[in-house]
Amino acid sequence: MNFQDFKIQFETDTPQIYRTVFEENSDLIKVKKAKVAVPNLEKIFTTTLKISNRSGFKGMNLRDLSAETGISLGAIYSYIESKDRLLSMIIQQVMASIRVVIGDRDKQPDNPVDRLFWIMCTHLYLSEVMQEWFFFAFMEARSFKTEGRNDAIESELFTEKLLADCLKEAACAGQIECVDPEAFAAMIKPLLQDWYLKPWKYKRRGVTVDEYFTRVEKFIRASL
Amino acid sequence: MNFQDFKIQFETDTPQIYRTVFEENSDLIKVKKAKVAVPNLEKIFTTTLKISNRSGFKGMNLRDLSAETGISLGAIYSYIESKDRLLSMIIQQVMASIRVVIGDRDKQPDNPVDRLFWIMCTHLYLSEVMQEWFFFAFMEARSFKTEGRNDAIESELFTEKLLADCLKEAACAGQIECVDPEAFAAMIKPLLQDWYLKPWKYKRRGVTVDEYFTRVEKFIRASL
DNA sequence: GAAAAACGAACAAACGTTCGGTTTTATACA
DNA sequence: TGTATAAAACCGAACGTTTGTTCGTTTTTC
Repeated sequence: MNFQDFKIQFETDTPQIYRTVFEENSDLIKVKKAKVAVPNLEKIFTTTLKISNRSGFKGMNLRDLSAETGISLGAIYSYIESKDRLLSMIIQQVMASIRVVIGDRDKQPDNPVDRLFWIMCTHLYLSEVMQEWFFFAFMEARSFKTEGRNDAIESELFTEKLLADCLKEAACAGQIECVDPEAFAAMIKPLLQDWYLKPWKYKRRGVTVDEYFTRVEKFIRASL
Repeated sequence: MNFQDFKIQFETDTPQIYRTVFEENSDLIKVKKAKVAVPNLEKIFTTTLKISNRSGFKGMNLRDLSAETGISLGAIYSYIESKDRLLSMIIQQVMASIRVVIGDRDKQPDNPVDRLFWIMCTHLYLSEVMQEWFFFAFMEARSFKTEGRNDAIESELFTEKLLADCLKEAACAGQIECVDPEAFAAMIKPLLQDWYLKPWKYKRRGVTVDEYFTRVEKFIRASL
């Protein structure tokens, strides 16, 4: 599978990420008609990501958000409960996407080595389609309160654990040599993160996701 | 050289990082006596890093800073020109430290492969002694204005270029095989960054800097 | 014409910053 | 050593601005 295929499938599988947001938060969203709410939620979320990733979530004020979305201050508050709640909605959405897309047992290959690279590849692809979301979650996770903070840490360790499990299984099966799977997995993670943390670097150099994955794959295989 | 040696040397070489801050900004610091100013600058900077790394620089207000340092609001303003200026002072200091410590030609080994690992090791050690500074710079660099923003990007690419040069030189000399030094260097960088971006992870697992360096070194050597 | 949605002026709290007064420190002379 | 005095440093109430949020009214939709 290449990125183009993934993107198409992702867009058909999740026809509207904002519809999910709308349905899951229908209790606190005052606007009841999906036809009206969903496009406005999209505006609010994408603009929040745009402004926040430039100057931080705390640095974004609701007047700027209002101006850039074209939705009045009052109207915004019929879509969100509070600014803080908007933050946690975004982060929760990212964590949910990771769990659903990367944790999908049905699509994971059985062979542990294949599964390892499938997870890496899928993680990269997902972080490419949702680059602004991933960047946001990484940068703003720390300003979470204690409860959500643990969720964020768990999420960071979730992928790492999946990777470590592949390595462990492959090592047991004698497919690879890996003395410390946990340590090895901890080195793969930052390589995946670099892709969505510094997109400007790879755009400037004209590197595509697929090329980046090939690089990382070669790099990892050499050490196995 | 191990971390303990580096730490001792660092602390004697730079007896007071805050003395440098004091001298370089003597024009805008209203307190004139070093004996008074330096300890207070230390309080202000370390506390700023502590609070900011918890809730972001924008999330820190000067009343909290005042309370945690024990210095009144008014007094703080005889040490800093403005809150924004405090931000740029910290980031500038980090970039200067990197240039001085890692860019030090006299200490760099001549052999390109040795130099490669010397840079990696020194970068790790420096980011360990100055963990909070490095974390802060990474997280807050984006909220810089256009001028400082370019500095931050250049700084990110500075270490990478040093690494790439080593690889290029070593490849020319036939010491290693490396088709794309730039790409390879770009993969080393995030491995170094992970150390100061997620210290909680490695502390929790009881991994020391020296152990971490050994891991990364092995990992890299396997791909050369 | 009634329900749904959008609006933006208005409010209170929080913020960065200033400033006039107070305390502390250093210096000079007895 | 003790005291007077000027300079240096500190203090925090007060100011103006910005911020998140609300609410009564207007506009749109069906």
